[in-house]
Amino acid sequence: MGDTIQSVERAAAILRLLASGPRQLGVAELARALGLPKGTLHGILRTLVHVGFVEQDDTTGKYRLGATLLHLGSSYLDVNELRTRSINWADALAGRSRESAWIGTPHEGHVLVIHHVFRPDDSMQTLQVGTYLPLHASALGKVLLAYDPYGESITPPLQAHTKRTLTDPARLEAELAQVRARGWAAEMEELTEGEVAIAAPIRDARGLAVGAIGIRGAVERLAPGGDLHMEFVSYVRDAARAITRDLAR
Amino acid sequence: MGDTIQSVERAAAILRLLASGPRQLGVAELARALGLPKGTLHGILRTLVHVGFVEQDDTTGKYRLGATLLHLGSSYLDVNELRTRSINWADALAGRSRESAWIGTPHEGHVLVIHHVFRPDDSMQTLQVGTYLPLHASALGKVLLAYDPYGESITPPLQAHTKRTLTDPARLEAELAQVRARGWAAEMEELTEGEVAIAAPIRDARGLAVGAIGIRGAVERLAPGGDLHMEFVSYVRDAARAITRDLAR
DNA sequence: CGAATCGTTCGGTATTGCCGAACGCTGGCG
DNA sequence: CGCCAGCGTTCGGCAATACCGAACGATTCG
Repeated sequence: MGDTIQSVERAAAILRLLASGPRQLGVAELARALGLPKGTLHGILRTLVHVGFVEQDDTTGKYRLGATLLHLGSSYLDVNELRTRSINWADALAGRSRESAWIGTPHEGHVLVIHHVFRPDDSMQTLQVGTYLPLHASALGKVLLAYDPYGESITPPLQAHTKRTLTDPARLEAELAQVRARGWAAEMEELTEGEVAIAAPIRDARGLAVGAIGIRGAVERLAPGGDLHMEFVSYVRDAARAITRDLAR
Repeated sequence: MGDTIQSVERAAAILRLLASGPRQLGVAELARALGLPKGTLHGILRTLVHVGFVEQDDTTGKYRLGATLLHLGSSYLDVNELRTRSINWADALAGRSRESAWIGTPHEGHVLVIHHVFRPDDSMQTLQVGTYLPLHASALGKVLLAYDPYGESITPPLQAHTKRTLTDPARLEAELAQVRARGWAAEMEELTEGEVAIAAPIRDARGLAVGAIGIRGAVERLAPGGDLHMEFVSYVRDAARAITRDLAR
């Protein structure tokens, strides 16, 4: 772990800060947050504006993320092999289950959504590609936790999203053991009231869980009366196995 | 236009190169492309890997874009005010026209797609947010060109995407004059065979065209026999006017 | 109308990161 | 089977580089 280039790392820190909220930030705010002189930050910001990673508000002078980042981010999707290989299977999964299909990969203590197929015959859904889901309160996240070889990504306190969110580390660990035992995970209204999700692991050629695929939908369709319809579990596991097979080639 | 920080600018150049194609690039390739010593690039790359903007292939040692960029890019969508204010109107436009709705903004000689609503009751479409459309061969692009105050973004040669693409600058300029005269643009199979698009400008509080909104669909639905159904034009212009009004507040 | 805070400028300084040569390694060609 | 060309990586010396802090207008808020 040699040394890194100071200014590039600082530039990245600025971008992360700007991305952490929808608010625009000023030089002084950033200086306080990062503990750096205003002049230093201004130089980096000027460069970031020049390359299009950051834009400056004409009237207030405050800074926000730039459009170039949107294009770079979408380029990442083309590069990501897991996503490229999974797209067709995710489409098929959404078609068979008639629910929205999701693919996620672990990233910085969250599940990063790298693909999302809308539920067929239902409009007005917003795309979630690029957003984070919590590891402990999503089916995708439980799968990734359960099969994480380093197995210590769970850092309490666990945030409660609904009253059914698992916030007790011991109970979560027990559920992860169950996930490992049966090869899939469920999440019952633990992230959003009325929504249920199922997920299964995607493995690479070496057997490592590099991602997870699953579906998400209304509790009354996927688990009426609280009982998960096992046909949906089959759909998800089939898709996960198919992608795993695909990646092994 | 003072000076910028060398290493940050170089880091951005690396990211742009990595984003320019789905291929992974090695240190030597980047060194040749940028005309810099390998050692210098390695230092920057090490830093970019450290902050997650770049990932390194375990087996080949080559570099590709990192997942953090996907998250930063999607954060840009939250920050972008044009998009935030337009989402509801785009949904409504897609609903009324029963076609896919698009919002674009000018960026680096292209149209950057910042929002995309799928056609209702039709699945298996891939989301185009973050991708580029050509300025001269898309309805969104023609609108942006026509209302561009700097008016010199058209740089020949104009690439032909289909046999109906306008590649003659003079003919394009004539069409742009027509767009300015009537307030909306059409694109008839100039980008993809069998597809037609309509777009109208979105203006900010100062009257500047900051973006465009439009729809895109099969020629047999939008313009059977080559004649554009004017009701679709009304839908698009209504949506554009509504957003413009919204932005002025 | 003043005071506080904003984003920006600027020049001295020593810290920073650039450079080029050398390293071990891999893969392919003869 | 062994050579060579190319890869990604390491390293240390040098000086160019980018950091810093104080000062400057502009703007906002009380």
